[in-house]
This record gives sequence, C-alpha cells and structure tokens, in this order.
Amino acid sequence: MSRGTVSRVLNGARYVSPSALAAVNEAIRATGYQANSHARSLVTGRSNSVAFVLTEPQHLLFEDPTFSIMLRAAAQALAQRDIPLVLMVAGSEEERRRTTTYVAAGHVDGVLLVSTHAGSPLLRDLLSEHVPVVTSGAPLGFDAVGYVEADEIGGARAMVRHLVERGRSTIATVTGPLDTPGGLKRLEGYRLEMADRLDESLIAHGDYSRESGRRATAELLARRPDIDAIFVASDLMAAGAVTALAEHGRRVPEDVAVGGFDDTGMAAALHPPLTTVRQPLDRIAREQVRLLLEIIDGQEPAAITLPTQLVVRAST
Amino acid sequence: MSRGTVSRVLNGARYVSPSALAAVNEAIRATGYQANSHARSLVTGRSNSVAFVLTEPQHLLFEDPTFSIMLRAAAQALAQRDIPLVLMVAGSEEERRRTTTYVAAGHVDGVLLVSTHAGSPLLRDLLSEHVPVVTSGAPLGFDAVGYVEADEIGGARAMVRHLVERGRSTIATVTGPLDTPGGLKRLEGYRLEMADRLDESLIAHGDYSRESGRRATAELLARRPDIDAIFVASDLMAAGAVTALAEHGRRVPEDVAVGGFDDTGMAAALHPPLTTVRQPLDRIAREQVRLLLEIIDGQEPAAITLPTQLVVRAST
DNA sequence: CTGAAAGCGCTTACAG
DNA sequence: CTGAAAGCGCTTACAG
Repeated sequence: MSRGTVSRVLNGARYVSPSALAAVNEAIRATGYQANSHARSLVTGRSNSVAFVLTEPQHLLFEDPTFSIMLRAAAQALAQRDIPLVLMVAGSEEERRRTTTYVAAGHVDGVLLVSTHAGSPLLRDLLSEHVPVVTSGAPLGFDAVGYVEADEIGGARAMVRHLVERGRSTIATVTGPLDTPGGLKRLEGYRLEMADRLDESLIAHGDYSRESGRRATAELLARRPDIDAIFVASDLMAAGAVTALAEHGRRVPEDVAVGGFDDTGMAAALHPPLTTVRQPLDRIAREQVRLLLEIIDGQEPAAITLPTQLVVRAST
Repeated sequence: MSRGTVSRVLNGARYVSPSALAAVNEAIRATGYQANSHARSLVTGRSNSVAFVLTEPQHLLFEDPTFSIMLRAAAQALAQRDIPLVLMVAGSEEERRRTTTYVAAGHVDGVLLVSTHAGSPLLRDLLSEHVPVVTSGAPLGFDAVGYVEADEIGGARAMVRHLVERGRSTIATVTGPLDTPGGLKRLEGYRLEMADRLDESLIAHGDYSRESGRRATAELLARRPDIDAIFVASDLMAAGAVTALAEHGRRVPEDVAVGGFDDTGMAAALHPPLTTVRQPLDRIAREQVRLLLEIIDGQEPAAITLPTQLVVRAST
C-alpha cells in the first residue's frame, strides 16, 4: 500500500476503497501511528495551531477571573479538535512586536484576542498582516473583524430595569474603561434605560479593577449622598463598591442596592451575594474558536452576539 | 552562497568566515527572513515549544491567582527565548490521555507542571514516555524529577516564629491539601516550630479554596475558642478565615492574629492587610523554564529551592 | 571555511 | 481507486 493512500485516509478518506480504508485504519490502531505534524505543516503551510493573545495589564489578569475562564474555555474547545493553543503575552511594546513577528511568520494560523481596547495597535498590525483574528467584544474602531460578544446593552438595561422594579429611584453607575466595548456598551444600556431619570452626576468611572470600584463609589457617595442603587459594570468592581459602601456606613441592600456584571464565582461569594448579569463566558470562548477556525478555512468574518441573563441575589 | 552556509549562520555561526557571516546577517536584516520552523523541526526532531499543563480543579484556577501568575511568568520567560508556550488542560481523565498522547507524539519538547498531587497519574505517564518534565513543588512519591519550589518549611517556621514574637500563645493552623507538597511542607514547618506548644486540636484542614479556609476556621473556633492566632497555608484560605472570624465576632488582629502564605495581590487588599509569607512565584516560573530547557538539552534534572520572605502587615 | 547532496515525513497533483 | 514522483524548507555529515 502506498504512502499516498495512507495519506488520503488520514485526510478525509476520499477516493479510497472500503477495503483499503479498513486496512489502513487497522494498521493505525495496531501501531499507534501518529502523523508527524511538522512534516504535514511543512507541505500544507498550515501550523494547525492558534494563539491566544493576552494584552490586559498584569494586575487585571490576576484580579479578574474573567480572563482565566475564557482562556481555559478556549483551550478546551481547541483541544477537542486537537488544535493546540499557544499563549502569548503582549503587554509591553517589545512583546507586541515579538507577537506580531511570530504570528506573521506563520507559526499559528490565527489569533484569539480578548477585550481589545479602542485602536489597539496589536490588532491593527495583525490585520495589516492579514492574520485571521477573532476578538471577544466588538473591537472599537475596526471594521470587518470577526468578534463574539455578550449582549452588553441588553444586560445593562435588564439590570437597571430590575433596580427600578425594586423601587429604587436614584440609580448610579460605575462604568468600565470607555475605550473597551464592554465599558462603553454597559454605560450605553444604562443611559438608554435611565431615559429621563438620567443625570451625569450619577455616573462615575472605573477601570475594571477592584480598587477603582471602591474609589468611584466613594466619589458617587460624596457627590450624591441620596443614591439608593448602583449598577457596577463588573463583579470585581462591585466587590470594591461594597467595600466603599461599608466604609461609609451604608448597608447593602437596605440603604443601597448593588448590581454587578459578569457572574464570575466571586458574585455568589460576596456578602451579601451579588445580583449580577451573567455573561456566557464559556460559550463566548467556544464561539470565538469556532468562528476563528471558519475564517482560517476561508469564510468571511461574522459578528456574534450572545444573550445575557439577569441573576438576582441578595444585594438588590 | 549556499543554503548550508546560511544554515550554519542561523545555528550558531560555527565554521563560517567573518565576511560570509556579515553578508548573511545583512541579507537577513534586509529581507526580514525568518526560518520556517516546521522545516527545521522536521529535520531536527525538536518542536522548539514547551507545554504548560494545568491539572488543578477548575474552581481553584479561577479563585487563586497563583496559577495565572506562574502561567504568565512562564510564558514570558519562554518568549524571551522565542519558545512558544502551549497551554494544555488535563482536568478530566480523557483530557489527561489526550495530553499524554500529544506530548508523547513530540509536539512539544517538554512539560511544565504546576502543583502536582501525590502519585499524579499524568506525571507517571509522562515519565514513562521519557518526556522532560519540571514541576513546581517537589512531586510527592517520585524520584529523579526536576522541580523548583519555594522554601515552604522555612517560610512556615518564620510565620509561626513571628506570631510567637507578637506574644501569641495559642497558635492554630489551617493546612492545604496534604497530598500536595505545599500543603504538606507548610504543616511540617508549623509542627517543627510549634515543638512542645503543638496540639493536634490546633490543626484543621483546607483544600486551598476560600470556602475551605472559612469552614476550617469555624471548626477551629468551635474546638478551641481560646486560640489567639492562626497560620493559614494560603492567602485565599486566609481570606476565608478572616470572614469566619468576623462571623464569630473575633477582631483581627486584636483577638486573633492571622498569617497567610503566598503574598499574591489579595494579601495587601484584605481588611486588615494580611501578614503573609512571600513566595517568589515569578522567579519560580523562570527557574522552572530554565531547568526544563537544560533537561531538554540533555542535562540531568535538579531540585531548586528558593527563599521565602515574611511580609508583616496589619493582621498580626 | 564552503558547497553539493541526502534526507526529515508528509501531501498533492498526475498518470494510469 | 491507487501508485510513483515531486516538493515543502530546512539541517547535517561529507568532500573538498
């Protein structure tokens, strides 16, 4: 039996007789044969691997479980297809250059990018090299890039609506960074739902870190001591907000209701347990992988929006 | 100029005349040439990549920043040598099999393993395939495996000594899982330093999760209401311990002093800020990478122990 | 020090 | 449907 026939079996078994197919499969089982991936990549020009590129500042990565959850989910979704995930850190300028060079050299077939900031130079470089990319969250300021996002606006609106239904009248918000899609869209949802209740003094800005949630909440309390609810744009910042409220002698939820966003494990562990908006992070990562592989296979990019879900706990 | 000469320049420039070397380097710069890694791997039989294998239960990975810190540090140490890090998740039985097959097939040259449990079947399989492996923490029940660890025993002793110096007389401990080197050795350090103060009723067991720290502390308080200090074997569990103490109306540090282990960002963020034992996680990951690359290059394994450092804050 | 040649293990048209 | 052949882009003895 020729090498060519074996290769055909390995690559989809087209134009192979049933008897040859069976014989090859049996031989593969018996010998535990595994194709040499380097030889295959050399001729196909495909690496059959994908990079997961981390661009977030160090502290956030360790504080906020969101990133680890997506990383792990992506690794698992890829493993099911026997595609390795290569982790790259592109925090500094030099790391970014190294990452672009590495990717452009064809070491990986595509890139998974998490929470891209507006005008990200890394994304710009990657696109100019025509590297298949899928981001999580709509990349601000880029067109024709594939992405997967949660329904940020819908989720934020649902939370504000819930706070209103709970009888809260003075609802503030702590935003995420406004150069990220999540930060921007959660604020947009808040604005839309607040409508004529809206007042700019009810808005304070954070950067997704716990400490920023605490600081922004303290600002709000100083400016508007009359607030009776806060929608905080991430669970981690909400943890900071709860701390700030305690420091100012406000009870949660009696004096001030607090709602978060994400529903990572932290939300249920807070005191009191946090009402929040659940993002389907696992599913986002899985869809991101699926979409990237399609694009690598030559399909056009797409934008996928997945539903969020309000999870009511004791904090509201 | 022949391909052979260029190849010699790329691989260390032995037996190359200065003029040829200069010419090749200039051509590389001018054209931005990058060697095709698949072709190179095909002939050398080396993948020039390394796997980072995650075996921890999901929840711990997201709760405890220790793992992300080591993952990121390892990725950065490898990136400096232009070696990609392949992330593999080996939580389930099937994932473990897939990982072993993948690694044994030569897709990566070696494996970085974090916090191996006693008798780990993954480590057993990897060693039986003669895959170069370096673990973080001494792997319990295995010989001749390279590893890098913090001085767990010394760190635990320093903490107990500190609590004694602070005038505490009834010092309890919450341990980590005793089938991990960290869990076992931190308890050993506690035992050694307690000497004749030791009483088994002062020991409660956790599993490194926050909730287990809370539960174990509640147990201790029920059994020994007279304790005035607790050495908790990780910062995350210490956070749970502080919660339990508050729930039982004990003030930290006035009534009960609390000491942790790790010194991840969480320690300084706790209320009150946590006295803890700093593990040099960055350095551990860097040394782990260095050692693995040496072993891949044919050197014998080694065991490296790095010093820990007591960091005193307000909780003691 | 340098060039020519073989070979790493696959895939893919191309005949048959 | 199947086999023989070329070729992917390198590295590495081997002559010279």
